[in-house]
Amino acid sequence: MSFVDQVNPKQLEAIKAVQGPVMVIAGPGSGKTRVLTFRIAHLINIGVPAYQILALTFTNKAASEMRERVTKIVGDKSKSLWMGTFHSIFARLLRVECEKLGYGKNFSIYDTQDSISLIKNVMNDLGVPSQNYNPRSVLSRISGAKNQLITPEVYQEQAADIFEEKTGLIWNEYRKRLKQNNGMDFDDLLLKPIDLLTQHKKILEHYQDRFKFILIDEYQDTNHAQYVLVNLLAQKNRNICVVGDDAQSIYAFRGADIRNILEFERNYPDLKIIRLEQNYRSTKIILKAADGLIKNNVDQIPKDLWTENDDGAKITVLHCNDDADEGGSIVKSIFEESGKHKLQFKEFAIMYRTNAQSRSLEDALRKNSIPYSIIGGVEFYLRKEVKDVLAYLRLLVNPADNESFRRIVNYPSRGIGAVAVDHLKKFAVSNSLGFLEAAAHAPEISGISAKGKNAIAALAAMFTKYQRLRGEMSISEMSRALVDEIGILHIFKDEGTPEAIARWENVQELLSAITEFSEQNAEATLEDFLQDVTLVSDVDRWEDKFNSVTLMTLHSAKGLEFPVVFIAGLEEGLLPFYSAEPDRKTLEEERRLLYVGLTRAKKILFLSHVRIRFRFGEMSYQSPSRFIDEIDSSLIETRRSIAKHYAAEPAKRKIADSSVKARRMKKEKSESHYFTDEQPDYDGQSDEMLSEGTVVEHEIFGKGKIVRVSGSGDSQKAVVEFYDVGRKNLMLKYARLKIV
DNA sequence: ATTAGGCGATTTTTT
DNA sequence: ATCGCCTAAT
Repeated sequence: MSFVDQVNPKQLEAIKAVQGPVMVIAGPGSGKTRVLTFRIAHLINIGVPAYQILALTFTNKAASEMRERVTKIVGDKSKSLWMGTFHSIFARLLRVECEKLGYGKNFSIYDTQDSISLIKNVMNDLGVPSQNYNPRSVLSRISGAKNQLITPEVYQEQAADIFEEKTGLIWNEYRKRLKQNNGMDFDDLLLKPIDLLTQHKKILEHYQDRFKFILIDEYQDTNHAQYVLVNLLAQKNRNICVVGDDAQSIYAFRGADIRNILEFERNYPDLKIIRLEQNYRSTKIILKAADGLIKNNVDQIPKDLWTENDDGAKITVLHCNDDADEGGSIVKSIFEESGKHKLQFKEFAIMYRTNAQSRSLEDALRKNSIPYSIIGGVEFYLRKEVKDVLAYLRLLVNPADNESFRRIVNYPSRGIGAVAVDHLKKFAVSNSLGFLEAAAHAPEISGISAKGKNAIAALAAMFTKYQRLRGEMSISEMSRALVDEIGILHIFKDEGTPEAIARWENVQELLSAITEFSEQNAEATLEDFLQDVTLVSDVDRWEDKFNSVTLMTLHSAKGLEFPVVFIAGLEEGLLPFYSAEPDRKTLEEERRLLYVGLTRAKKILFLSHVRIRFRFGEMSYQSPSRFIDEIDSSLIETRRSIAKHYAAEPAKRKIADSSVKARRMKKEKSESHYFTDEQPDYDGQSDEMLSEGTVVEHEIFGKGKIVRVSGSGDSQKAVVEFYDVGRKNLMLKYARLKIV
C-alpha cells in the first residue's frame, strides 16, 4: 500500500498506531477522513479480518464515503466492515439480539415526532394538562436523563420540582407504552444495547471478541450513553481510536459532552494522543479568521493550526437591509464569483442557523433561476402524507404498534372518531390486546355504532389481507397495492389543489423510494426500509452530482467542504442564537458552530447580516453578531448591498400600525407603511447624545424611554422601553430615533 | 357522533 | 405548514 507518501508524519503516526487506545485531535481540514480511511485499510492489509472492525461515524454519508474509499484500496473485503452511525449500527445489532430484552425483531423505531405524540397520549391518559407541560420539553427532559443513564426510578426520587415529578410519572408510562408497542425511541437504540451487554456477560464477550478494533469519528459529539456503550465493547481489547475536535463540538443540546474526551484520558491512562494541526482545506485568511474567533472560547484544548495554502481573498461581510435583500446580495455575489473564477453552482453553499431562514434565500435563488438543493428543513420523510403511509407500513410490520394505529385509524376519514377509538382502546386494554388485534373483534365492542364497527372491522380485515400478501408479493408491489386500496391518491387527485398535487407526488415518490430500495438490495425487507427512513438523514441522501447551490444549517454542514461559502444571518439573537441573555456556555457553543461554518470554506467566504428580519411573526431590528467583531478586521472587507435587481420581491413589508403584533404573511397585502430596499439615510443620529432615561420616538414603535446604551460607533445599541410595544433592542445606526 | 372549517399558537440546532 | 381547539353542520 502506498499511503506513506500521501500523508504527513503525524497522519502516518495516527494510521499506524493500531494497538491500544489512541485519541486523534484533528483540526478542521487536517485530513481526518484520509487518516481514518488509511487506518482501516492498514488494519485489513496487516491481516485483521474486516468484520472485526467497527467504525462509528456521525452521519451515514460519512460512513458510505469512507467505505467507498476503503474499497478502492482493499477491494471487496470492505464489505464486511461494520460502519455507520451509532444509531444505525446498534439498531442493526438489536434486530439480532432484541428478543433477549423482550422485544420482537420487528420493533418500530420512533422518531422525535412519534415520541412526542406518544407523550401527548400518555399525558392525556394521566390527566396532565399539556397546556402546563409542553410535551416537547417533557420529551427533551426524558431524553436528557436517558442519555445520562439515569433511570426513571432515580429520576423520580430526585425530582426537584413539580415539573420533574410529572416528567418522571410521564416517563414511566411512556416507557411502558413503548415496550407494549414493541417500539424504541432514538435513545433506546443506545440504551437497550447497554442493557443487553451489561445483563448478558456471554453476549458482551461475544461482541468484545467480534469488534477487536473500534474507531469513532466526531468523538466530540458523542454523549455519555455512547461513551459507556463503546467502552463496554472496547474494554477487553482496548484497541480503540477516537478522532475529534473539541472546537467543533456543536451538539451539547443533544447531550454531547466534552467530558467524554477528558474521561477518556482518565479511563485509558496509556492513551496515545496525536494532534493533526496542518490544514489542507482553507486559505490562510479563512483559517486565521476561524482561529481568531475560536480563541475567544475559554473551554478548549489549545491548538496551533497552520496551512501552506495561499493567503486567498479577504472575507466579505455583506450589510443588508432585510432578508430579501440578503438573498439578493448573496445571489449577486454568486454571479460575480462564478464569473470571476469560473465556478459551477455546486461549488457554492449557503449556511444558516435555523431552517426558517432558508425561505427568503430560496426565493432569491428561484427568482434568478439558480438551481439549488436544500438539506434538512421539513424533510421528505417527515411530511404528513408520507408519515401517514409509513404508519400503515409500520403497523403491517409491527401490529403491536398502537401509535401507528392511532395515526391511521381514521385517515383517510372512515367515520371512526375519537369516541369510537376510546371504546376500542378500553376494550384493548381490558383484554390485553394491541389496538389492531382489538379492531378484529369490533363486533364485540360495546358503545360503538354499527357503522363504526363495520368500518373498524373492515380496517382490521384489510391488514389481515396485506399480512398475507406480504408473503406473496415484492415489498414494492405490496406497498403500491396497499396505497391504492387506502385510496389517498384518488383523494389528492380529486382535490386538485396545488397542495394536494404536491402530496400526491410525495406519496408517489415514497413508493418509488421503496422500489429503488428493494432494487438496490434484493434481500431487503420492509423492516429494513422503515429503519432506513427513520435513521438516514437528509445530509446522507445529499449528493453533489447535481450542479446546484447547496443550502443547509450550520449543523448539517459538519464534515462537508465547499470552495465558496456564505453564512447568512450573523445577527445577535440568531447567531449566536438566544432569546434570553445567553450564558458563557451557550455563547461558546454558538461560537463553535460558526467556527464549523467558517472552516467549511476552501477559498472564498461571505458573511451577511440584515437590519430588519421577520422573526416569530414579528418585525425585528437586528444588530450584527458580536462574532463579526471577533474576527480580525484586517481579514475583512465590508460591502453595503444594493441588490434591488436580484432581490426576490421588492422588499416591501407592511407594518400596519404602531402595535407591531404577529402578522401572517398572507395578511400582508394591503395598507400603508412600506419599508423599501433603498439605502437608509445614515443621518448621523448615533453621533447625538443618547443616554439612559432619554425619551425618544421611533417611526414605528412610537415613543419610549432608553433603558440601556451599549457599544460605540456603528455598533452602538440601545434597549428602549416603548410605551406601546414594550422593550426592544435597537441598533442606533438603523433605528433613526428622534429625541423628544 | 363525526366532520369541516376557522382561528390561534407555535418554530434552534438532529439521530 | 401543522396541530389542537372551537363551533356549526350533517
